Amino acid sequence: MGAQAQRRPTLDEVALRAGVSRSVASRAINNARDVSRNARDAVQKAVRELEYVPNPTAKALATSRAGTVLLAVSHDDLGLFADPFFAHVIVGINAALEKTDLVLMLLLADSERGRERLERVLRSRRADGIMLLALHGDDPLYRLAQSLDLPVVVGGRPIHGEPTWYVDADNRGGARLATEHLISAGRQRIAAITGGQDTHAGMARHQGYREAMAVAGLDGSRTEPSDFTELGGVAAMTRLLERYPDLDAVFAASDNMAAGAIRALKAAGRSVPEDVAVVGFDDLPIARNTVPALTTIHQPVQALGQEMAKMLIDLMAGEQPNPLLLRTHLVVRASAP
Amino acid sequence: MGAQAQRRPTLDEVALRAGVSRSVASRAINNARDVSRNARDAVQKAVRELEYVPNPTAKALATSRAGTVLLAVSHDDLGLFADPFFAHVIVGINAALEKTDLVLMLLLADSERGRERLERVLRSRRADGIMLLALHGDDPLYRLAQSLDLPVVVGGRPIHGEPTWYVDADNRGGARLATEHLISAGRQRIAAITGGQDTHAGMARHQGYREAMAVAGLDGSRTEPSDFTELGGVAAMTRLLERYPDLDAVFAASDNMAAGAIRALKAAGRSVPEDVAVVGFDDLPIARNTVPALTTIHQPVQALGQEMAKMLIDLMAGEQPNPLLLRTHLVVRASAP
DNA sequence: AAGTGGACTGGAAGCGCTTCCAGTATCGCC
DNA sequence: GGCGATACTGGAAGCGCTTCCAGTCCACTT
Repeated sequence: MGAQAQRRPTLDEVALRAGVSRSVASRAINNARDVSRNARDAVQKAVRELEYVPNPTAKALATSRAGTVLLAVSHDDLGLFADPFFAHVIVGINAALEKTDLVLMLLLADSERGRERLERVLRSRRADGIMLLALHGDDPLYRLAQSLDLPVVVGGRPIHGEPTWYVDADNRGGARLATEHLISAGRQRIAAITGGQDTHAGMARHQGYREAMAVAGLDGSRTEPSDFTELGGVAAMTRLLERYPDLDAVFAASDNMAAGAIRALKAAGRSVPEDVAVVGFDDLPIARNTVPALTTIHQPVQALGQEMAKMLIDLMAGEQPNPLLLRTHLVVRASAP
Repeated sequence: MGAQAQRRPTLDEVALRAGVSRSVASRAINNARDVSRNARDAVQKAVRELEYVPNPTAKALATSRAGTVLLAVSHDDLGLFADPFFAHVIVGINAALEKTDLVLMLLLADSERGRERLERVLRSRRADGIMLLALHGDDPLYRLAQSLDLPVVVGGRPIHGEPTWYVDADNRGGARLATEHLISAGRQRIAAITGGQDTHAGMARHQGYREAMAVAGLDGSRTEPSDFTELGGVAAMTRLLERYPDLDAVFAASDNMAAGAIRALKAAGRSVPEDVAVVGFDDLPIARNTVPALTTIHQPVQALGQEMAKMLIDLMAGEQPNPLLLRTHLVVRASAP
């Protein structure tokens, strides 16, 4: 460490040096009103000379605003956190926060213990606002945050009780897009592998598929439930082939499941996309690494994070922003040209 | 929000209700000494009844400890942050922090603006300790943290000036492992695609390769520099094939480059692993999705995060832990059986 | 010349907690 | 029974900042 533990200058010393009172110095620094041009200049000079940096803790105590926002991820399986999805969300959040003085706190809760800790952090008001990610069903966390009178923005939507403020990808629209792409390519017997129907995304993507099929007057009942994972995709595809050996296309509600489906199709001797076209959802890196590369629905994950943070900032400023649905788009690759 | 903004109970009220003075209440809550059994019980009861949660800001001000640690990622290309590497590190850090009262702050700095912000956060001592990730060369951040007299733990090692406290994977050992595997499989003309030689990992992996080759009495000069990316791997492999058309194996210093190398080899009509065996480094998810699946070196990324956090905690407690090198191991898949 | 409003100032009271320290019970011991 | 030692207690002084509020000062009106 080396350097002697030098005491940092306080506002008092700045004021002293600038020849003004502490309150003036404070106002000058937070550029509030009622500070003369002279005083402001003198304070700025003193700040520079002393290398003064305000003590955020003291400020927080005085204003009772922590100056932080919390990103909470509550999920039993943190392996899921490894999904690039989260990283992109965080990059987006970071970008939005960069324009402010807010600092991001991150809390992952996988265990009961972790959730208690999260609850304590919330209750202690270490953060002025909270962003919730990957809520399963009716996560108690949401209710807690609500009851604590803290601004909450949810990324994605929990299944029960639509939160007042959320940012989500347009899952239903994306699934329609995917299905319509298959239809317009002339496919007729289009099956779907659905994701966990205990998540909003799982349901919405299923619904989008059914809508597109209905609009085209096709049979939308060839569906097989699964769980968003690659292994789940393999199993679901295998079952689909047994039940509907004549299918000519599959919409999988996640890229991981789509990758699994491709593996199962190949194992069954079907060629992709000739015999069976496959479309996924998410546009994860894996979509470029399947063979053939995966046609999929891209969702703007980074924008999701950014909009979540923006919405939270608005909320903390007392505004009443509207929930946001982010547009998705089709990325055509080889698995469904 | 609904609920009226109820004022939270303060320590004073707890003390009043428990029939003790505030200082006793404080000591009871922080279970310090000089509190009678009776007093302690009464305080605990009052805490429960009032649902008292201490105000961390006030505590921080009084003790001048923020109760937080910062994870700072300073890198020009935040696309790199999407790498599951970071997510795993964070999961590890989170796990170590869960046992304490420390909260994690996350700051990504890609722009100059972001770096200034990071510097301000450090200077303001919003965090009691800092973990640095992905330092390129001699990041000024490290020096700053040092000069601020803040405990710093570096994940990975910057190229210049070994930091006092770091946790790193044993890159050199891993690269030796990889190369030795190829050698013991009977390969003779083993080339290497190296990663950025302005990073410690890039250099150490290069060195491990050379050592293994030297020990076996083989020519370790067939190397081609690259940049850790898949595209870089394609280009480097292409150049290698031009220069050494007879090579029979490649060690790529990252999985991404290895994936690129495989693509380039296939494009050149070489079969993997028959004509050319390939070994990567990192054991990222992509290693399972290449065709053939990639033999690679696994590094314990989650443990890396966990150990970083543990080391930082020790450091903040005034201890002097030792730098840590985490063992890597070989994962054999199809690309180099 | 006195009065009025506006622009600015600075003393002082907190924000909720920790912790020093002087003080008071309580105890064992000879 | 009196002594010091020990175990506890609670008042009070901060930690560094914001912000209210009672003033001061000045430039204008009428």
